[in-house]
Amino acid sequence: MSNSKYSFTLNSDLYIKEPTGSVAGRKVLASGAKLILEMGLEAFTAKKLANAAGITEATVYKYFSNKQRLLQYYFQLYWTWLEQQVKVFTAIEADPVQKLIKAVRIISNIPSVAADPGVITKGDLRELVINEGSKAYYNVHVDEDNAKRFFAPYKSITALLAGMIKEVQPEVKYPMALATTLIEMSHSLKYYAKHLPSLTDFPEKKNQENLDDFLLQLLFNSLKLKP
Amino acid sequence: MSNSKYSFTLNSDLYIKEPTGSVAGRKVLASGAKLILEMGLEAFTAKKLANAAGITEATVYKYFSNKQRLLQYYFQLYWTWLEQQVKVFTAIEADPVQKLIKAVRIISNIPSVAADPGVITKGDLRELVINEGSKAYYNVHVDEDNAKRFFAPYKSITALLAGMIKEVQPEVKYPMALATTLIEMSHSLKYYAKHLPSLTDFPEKKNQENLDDFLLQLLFNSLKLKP
DNA sequence: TGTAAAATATAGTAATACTATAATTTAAGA
DNA sequence: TCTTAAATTATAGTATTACTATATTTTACA
Repeated sequence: MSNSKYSFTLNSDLYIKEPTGSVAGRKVLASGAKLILEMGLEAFTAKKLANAAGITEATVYKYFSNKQRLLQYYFQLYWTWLEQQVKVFTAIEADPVQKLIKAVRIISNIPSVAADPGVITKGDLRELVINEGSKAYYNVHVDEDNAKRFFAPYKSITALLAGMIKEVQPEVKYPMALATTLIEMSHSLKYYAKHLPSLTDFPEKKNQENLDDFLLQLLFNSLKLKP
Repeated sequence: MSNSKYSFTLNSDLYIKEPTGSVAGRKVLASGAKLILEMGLEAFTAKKLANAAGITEATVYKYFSNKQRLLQYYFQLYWTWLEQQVKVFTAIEADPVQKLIKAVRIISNIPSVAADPGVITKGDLRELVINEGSKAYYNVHVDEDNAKRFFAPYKSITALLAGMIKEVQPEVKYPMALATTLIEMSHSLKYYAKHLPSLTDFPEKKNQENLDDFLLQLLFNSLKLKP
C-alpha cells in the first residue's frame, strides 16, 4: 500500500459516493479540509468548496449530502488513523506502564511526518479535529448519528486506552471516563493554549511539553503510580 | 433586587441593544434559549425566533447581530451566574478542602431550584451551555472575541477554582489546567453520559453521583489527598 | 466500436442572513 | 397638555446558501 492515509474503511453512511475513488472526490476531501480549517465550519459552503476545488457545487453534493457529513468523515478518518498509530507504536512496548505512556504521548502529540502534497496532511487533519471536531457530535442529531455508528472510531480508541489503563491498574473505578478525559483534554488544552492561554499554565514555548507532562501527571496520580 | 437572574452586568459588545430592558428583548432571550435547546444552534434562525416570540425578524436583529452573539450572551450569563453560585455557597465553608469539594459539586451539579416561568430557567441555561456552549469559542473569530473579553467569566470561574486548588495544595504544578479539566469534563461527561454513554462508566441511574465521584477522585488524586 | 453507467454540468427553488427605510409608539421638556 | 425627538417596531427588500432535478459528457470495458 503506497498511501496508508486512506486505507481505512470508513462508515459508508457518511458519504453518498465514496470520495477517495475518483479525482473529484479526492479534490473535495483535500479542498474541504483546507477551507474548513481556514474559514471555520460556519463560513464554509459547498460553493466555496467547489470553486476552490475547480468543480461544481452539484458535484460536491454527489459525494456528501452536507458539510456536517464531510466533517464527520474527517472526524472518523482522524480517530481511525490515530488509533492505528497508537496500536502500531505501542506494540513494541512490553511493559504495560511504558505502553500506556507511549499511548498518551501519541494521542497528545503527533510525531510530525513529511507532508504528502495534494492530500490532507496529518497535521492539518489533527488541527481540523481539534478546532471543529466537537461539532461532529455536539448536534441535535447526535443520537441518530450515534445509531449509525459514526462515532465508533472515537469510542474505539477510548476503549483501547481504557484497556491499557486497566492493564496497569485493574482496580481503577472509572477507566472509560479517565480515558475520555485524557483524550478530550489532550485536544482541548491544545486549543486553549493557542487561543485562551490563560486557561492553561503552559507558556507558549513549552506548550507541547507541558501538555504531555500535565496529562501524564493526571494519569499517574489517578492510578497512584510514581512516574 | 427581586430577580437575581439577570442582575449581572454582561459585556455590552455582545448585544446591539440591551435585551433585558424591554419586553421584546426579554422575549428574544426566553424564546431564543428554548429554541436553541430544541433544534440546536445550526437549525436555529432569526425568523424562527421571531415567530416563536411573536415579534418580527428585524426586531431580533435590533438586539443581537447574529445567533453567535446570542449564544455568547447565554454563555456569559451562565458562567457569571455559576461563579456567583460557587462564591456564595463556598463562603460558608471555612476548611479549604471542604470549600474545594463544595465548589466542584456546584460546578458539576446545579442544585435545582423552582422554575421561574417566562424567563430562562437555570436548568435550561445549563443544558444549553452543555449542548452548545463550546461553539461560543470553537470558532474562527475566537481571537477577536477573546480580545473583546467575551470569555472573561469563563476564565474567571476557572481562576477561582484554581485558586481554591492552590489553597489546598500550593505546590500543584498546573492549577489552571487542572481547574479547566474539572470544569470542562463536568460538562462534557454529562453530555456523553446522555448521548454516548459507552464513553463513560456511568450507568444511567447513578449518572450524577458517578460524575461527582469521578471528578472529586480525579482532583484528590491530583492533589495527593485522601478523600 | 458501442453501450452502460459513472461522473460532471446547468439551471433552477425555497430558505437564510441580513439591511434599508418607513411607520408607529413612547418619553421628556416647554 | 402639546410638541418633538428618540426609541421601538414593522415592511420590504437583496445577496447568499443549501439544496434538487435533469441534461450532458466522459470513462470503462464487452
